[in-house]
Amino acid sequence: MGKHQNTVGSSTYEKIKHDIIFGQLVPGSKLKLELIKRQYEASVSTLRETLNRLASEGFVLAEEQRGFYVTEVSQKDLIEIAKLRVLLECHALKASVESGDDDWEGNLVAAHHKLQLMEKKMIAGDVSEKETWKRYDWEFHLAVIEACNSKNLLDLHSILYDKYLRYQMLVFTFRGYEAAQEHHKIFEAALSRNGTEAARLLEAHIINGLEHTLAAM
Amino acid sequence: MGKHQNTVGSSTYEKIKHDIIFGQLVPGSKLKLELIKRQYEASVSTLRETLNRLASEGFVLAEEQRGFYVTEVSQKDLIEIAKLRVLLECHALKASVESGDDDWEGNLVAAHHKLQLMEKKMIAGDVSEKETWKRYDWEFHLAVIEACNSKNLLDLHSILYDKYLRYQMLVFTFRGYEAAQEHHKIFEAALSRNGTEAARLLEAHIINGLEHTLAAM
DNA sequence: GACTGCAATATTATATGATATTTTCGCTTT
DNA sequence: AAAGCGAAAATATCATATAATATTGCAGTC
Repeated sequence: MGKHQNTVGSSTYEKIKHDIIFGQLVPGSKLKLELIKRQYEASVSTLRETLNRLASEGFVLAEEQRGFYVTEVSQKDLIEIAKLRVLLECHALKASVESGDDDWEGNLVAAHHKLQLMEKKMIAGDVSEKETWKRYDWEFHLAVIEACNSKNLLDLHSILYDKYLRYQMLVFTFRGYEAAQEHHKIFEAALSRNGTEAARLLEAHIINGLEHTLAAM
Repeated sequence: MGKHQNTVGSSTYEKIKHDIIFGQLVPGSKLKLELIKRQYEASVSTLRETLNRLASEGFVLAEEQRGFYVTEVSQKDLIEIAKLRVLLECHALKASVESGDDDWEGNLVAAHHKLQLMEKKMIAGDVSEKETWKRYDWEFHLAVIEACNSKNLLDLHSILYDKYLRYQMLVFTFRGYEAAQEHHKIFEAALSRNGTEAARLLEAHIINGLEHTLAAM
């Protein structure tokens, strides 16, 4: 197993990021060092490292001499993020579909299969594994574009996905059946190497999610 | 009284980022805390904050328990960055040209004018103000896309521009006359609200720069 | 004699609590 | 009200202690 032993820094990073994405830390709230020090059991300096990292990814706002705040949310911001995700993810998809090898196909089939199983459970009413479901969603979307051959693109996409996810978690209302169908169609188009069609479907998938979230905000 | 009342943190951030982009800190070299502590006159904690920020932007590689390194360069990485810059900057340009108002136009004219003056000097042989020239280049490219109406997009673009710039500085060979002409054409197309044409010219501009840099690597 | 494995040592990164600055906020004075 | 003045709170920075990694030296083996 590739379990790397965690430093205090990296584990508080994971925790705080998770708490921002999943709404435990509410948008706009101030992250007072003395307070979160207790909550996350780390020293001020370690926390500051973490918060600086999160700030340059955009999850935290760092105001010089004035402290740290959980980044605000807004409809405008969500729209920007969704549009960027469309731009980057569709671009990556087309490149990936063109150059993906057998490994890529195998991985994609596996990711789609796992996601599908979980979606069936969710549609049947079992919402107990929300976080696992979201992880499978992520793994599927990643598997589709993973062969795009650009680490820089994948890195940018990963952050955008998390920002988008934060909005989805914020308003959490289920769009399971439609989303599952869309995933399936994207999967089929990608596997049959129809990049243009897959990109069209992916764009619709993201925009549908956007509208669903906007409506619930 | 110091000239600038910045925090130690933000000024070391600026300095180290600058030294990476302009090649004073060589790609792949290790950033030993104790050593750079003297060089940048800051404490370990402050340095670690800075290096963590730079790591999440991609200028520094942070290896758990093993320290910090200046990010390596490679032709593959440069190609990825150039392609992403094309994708994002052209997209932003089209949006900007569509929705730019009189303020945007005024700013663009000013930025283009300043850049043009500096380019004339450079072409005439005066390379003393290399950094000012690059700043004007940045201000021009920013002015073109600034009305794209997406803070998220502008933020991503800013980092990509800096990464691209690093490669240009690495091999510094002058492409002044051609680049100046390309800038001028982009400017004209943008001002006459021909987004498609301006994007085409911008793409060519970036790809020409890429090939020029690749050839010199 | 070169190579491997292992322990002792040196070096480096990580984490912390203490100190110095800066901002915030309530109180007073005009 | 508005401006000025501290005291209290929060942030920024530092020096140092702790934990991990890298290096060195040495015995035992082929």
